[in-house]
Amino acid sequence: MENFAQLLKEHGLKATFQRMTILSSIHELGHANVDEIYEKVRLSHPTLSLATVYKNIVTMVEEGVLVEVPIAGKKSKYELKKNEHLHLICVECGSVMDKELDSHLAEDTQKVAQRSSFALKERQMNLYGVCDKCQMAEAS
Amino acid sequence: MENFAQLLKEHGLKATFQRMTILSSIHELGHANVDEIYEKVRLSHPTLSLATVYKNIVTMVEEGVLVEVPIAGKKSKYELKKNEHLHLICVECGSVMDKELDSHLAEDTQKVAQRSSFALKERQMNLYGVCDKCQMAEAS
DNA sequence: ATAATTGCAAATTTTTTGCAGGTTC
DNA sequence: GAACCTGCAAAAAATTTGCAATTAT
Repeated sequence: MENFAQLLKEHGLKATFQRMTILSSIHELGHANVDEIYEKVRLSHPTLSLATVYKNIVTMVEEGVLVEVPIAGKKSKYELKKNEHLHLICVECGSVMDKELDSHLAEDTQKVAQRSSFALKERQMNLYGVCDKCQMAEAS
Repeated sequence: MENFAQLLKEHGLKATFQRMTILSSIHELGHANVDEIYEKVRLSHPTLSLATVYKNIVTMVEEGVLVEVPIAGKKSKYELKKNEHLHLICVECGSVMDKELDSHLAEDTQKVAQRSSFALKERQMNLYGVCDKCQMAEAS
C-alpha cells in the first residue's frame, strides 16, 4: 500500500476516499480500463458511482497522476504514472506488462524526432503479441 | 489515385463505391478518425451513411486493409495498411506523421520481447510532441 | 442468382453534465 | 466556511444492430 493521499495532494487534489480507492485498485490491477476499475472499486466501496470513476480518471490524467494507455481495438487502460517504460500487450489474454526502456531505444527515437525537428515530449511504445503463458496454453 | 478496387478484392471484399470512397478519403487525409472520414466522404458522396463508414472500418481493419492508430485522449485514427513505421503525433495540431522505423529500433524491441519470451507480432510506436510548424507558430 | 452490402432508424453502449448535498482542508 | 467533490439522474456522444432494398460478382 502506498501513500496515495500524499500523491494526490502533491498534485493539488483532495484526498477523498473515492480517489484513494480508485488509485489503489489501479495499483493492484496494474493496468485497467474504466469498467475494470469500477468493478474492482465496488468490491470495497459499493456505493462509489461510475460517474465518479469517470470524473476522477479525467482529473487524475490531467494532473499527471494517471496515464492513459490506448490500445488498438479495446478500451483504453489506465496506469499510475511511473518511470518511462514500454508495454507488452498480449492479444490473447489482454494482459499488459511493463518493461524498462533501454537507452538505445530512447536515443533512437529521439534521433528520429530530431531529424524532423519534432519536439519530443512522450513516447508510447506498445508491443503486441502473445505472452509466454498464452503461448504455453496454446501449445497444449 | 491507387487501385483500391483491386486492394479490396485481394482481401476478399467487394469493391463498392462506398468502400473505395472511404479508402481514397483516408489516403488523401493520411490519418483520420471516423468523423473526419465521414466528413470527407460526404463531399463526393453525400448520401453515404455514417453507419456504413463504421461498418466498413470494422470490416477493413479485420481484413487488414486498414490499421487503427489509437491516440491518447483522442478518437482513434485510421490509416491504410503500409510498411512498418512510427508516428510523430503533434499534441498541438493533432497531425500525424509517418517515419521509417530504423533497424536499431526494430532489433531493440525484438530483444526486449525475447527476454520475456513474448511472441512479438506488431509494434505501435507513437511519439508525442510538437511538430515543427506548431513550434514556429508558438515562437511568434 | 446469390451472397454481400447499403441506408435508415432504432437500440445500445459509452461518456459527460448539472446540480443538491456532503466532505476536505 | 470556501472550494471542491460526490452521486444521482438525465443528457449527449459514440457505436452497433436489424432489416428491407440494392448491388457486385
